[in-house]
Amino acid sequence: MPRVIKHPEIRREDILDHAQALFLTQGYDRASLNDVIASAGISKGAFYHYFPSKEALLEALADRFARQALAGVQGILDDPGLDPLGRLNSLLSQSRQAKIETAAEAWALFETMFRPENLVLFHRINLAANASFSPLLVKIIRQGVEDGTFRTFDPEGVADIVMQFGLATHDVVAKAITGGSDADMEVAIKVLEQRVRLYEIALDRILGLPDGSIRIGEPGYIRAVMTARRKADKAR
Amino acid sequence: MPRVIKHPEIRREDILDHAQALFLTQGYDRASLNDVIASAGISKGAFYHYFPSKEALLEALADRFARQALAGVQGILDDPGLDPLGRLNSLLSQSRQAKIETAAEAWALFETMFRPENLVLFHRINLAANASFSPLLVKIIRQGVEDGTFRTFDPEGVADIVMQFGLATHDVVAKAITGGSDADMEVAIKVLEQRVRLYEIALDRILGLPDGSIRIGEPGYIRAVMTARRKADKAR
DNA sequence: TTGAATTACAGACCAGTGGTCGGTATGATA
DNA sequence: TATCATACCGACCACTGGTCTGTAATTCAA
Repeated sequence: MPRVIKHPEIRREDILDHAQALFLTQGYDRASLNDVIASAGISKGAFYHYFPSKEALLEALADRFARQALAGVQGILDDPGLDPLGRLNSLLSQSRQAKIETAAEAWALFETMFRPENLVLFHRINLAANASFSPLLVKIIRQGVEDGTFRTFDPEGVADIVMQFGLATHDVVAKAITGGSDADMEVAIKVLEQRVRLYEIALDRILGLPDGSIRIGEPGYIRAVMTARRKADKAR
Repeated sequence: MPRVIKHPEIRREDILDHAQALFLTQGYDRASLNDVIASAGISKGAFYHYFPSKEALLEALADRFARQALAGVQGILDDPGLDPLGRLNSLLSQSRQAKIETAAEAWALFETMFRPENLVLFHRINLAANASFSPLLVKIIRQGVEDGTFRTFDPEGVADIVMQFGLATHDVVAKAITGGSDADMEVAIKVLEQRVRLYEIALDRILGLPDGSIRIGEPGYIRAVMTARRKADKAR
């Protein structure tokens, strides 16, 4: 009797999909390799044919995440209709929406990404994303410095700060989203908006721009994510 | 034959000491519980008598770290001879030296703390340190805002940024220290000093201070740490 | 068309992990 | 002296990530 190969296309991408689902819901440590291969419906041998280790699986997953996120903002660099400030603002506001269509999806991502058991996964994704985004940012800032829009003696350093602020914003959003009762949410939104405004002004001043030039967050987006959380909570 | 209790004082602190040595050199994941108990010379039962899990051991270790670091800077808050700016500057420059007497020790800490296998340990220490330091920072910034030294609408946010910059500085130092050849080191020092200057100016402007008010890093300290690395490398 | 070589699995097996548990010695208390 | 909680021991357990031998499927040269 010939062996039945149900899905010849069960390959790396497929394994990655299943791993992603498991890692995001259970965390990298808690989701065992056996879970992954059981979910993907493959054998251990098959897995180790495509990936040298569990670590490598994590790395590949993080790379894929970063590639997807990068693809969403790649166009900004090429858009000739934007000046450096416009580019930077687009990048800042859009990077949070790349590949996240609905607010509900955004909530799910936030909720899972910042859970402590996902520290390792999150860190890897960060590394990969950093490696992709940083050059973009530096390029934009350099352009701005050259044409006189921005003023700084350390474009890489500023790019680093921008990345830090981006992450910190995510962090605050996550904290506001995950913790707190329904009543606290309005307060959380206020704090969040204040924090975003602080980051905007900080970047303005670091780059020698007039206050109000940098625009990171659209309060509407934040509200939408928060509302999505409320809905998801009710659904339980 | 009566049981011989070699060291009645083998307790939590002792276990923490051995765990610290192992976790720092091998990482939290790679150092097994058996390694810890073997190093401490105790049995599994004894360990689980003092700690409910390996995780709890990590947490206790992080707490101890944070407590030690906090103790080193606690006095700054109480020093009546300092104004808010002085306090902030003292905190910024001293926090990096707290509990680290020699540059060689500092190097060893940097080298181990930022190794990827110590991610979990490092994260836990960070959490604990954050919880300790943040209130201190907020208090100082609030004082400054009240007496007109600082100007900001979000003291907690600024405190957060200060923490971020502190961490980032450590990160840059670690990268400069660990990577690169001997010849690159002078370049790394230059980059590092530039980055620290950027953070200083950024904080100046965020707090509405004239450039040059905030002083984070003493180049001498950085140089000393770098030199310690060179020595340690040669010793191998 | 065939045979050999390579690829793509399958799954038993392994050393080692964090954690449990029944038991025992020790010290304080009454 | 009896009682009881504390302190500790170490065999044991389910399970982990990873290895290895074996085999079916595929590719390709002759």
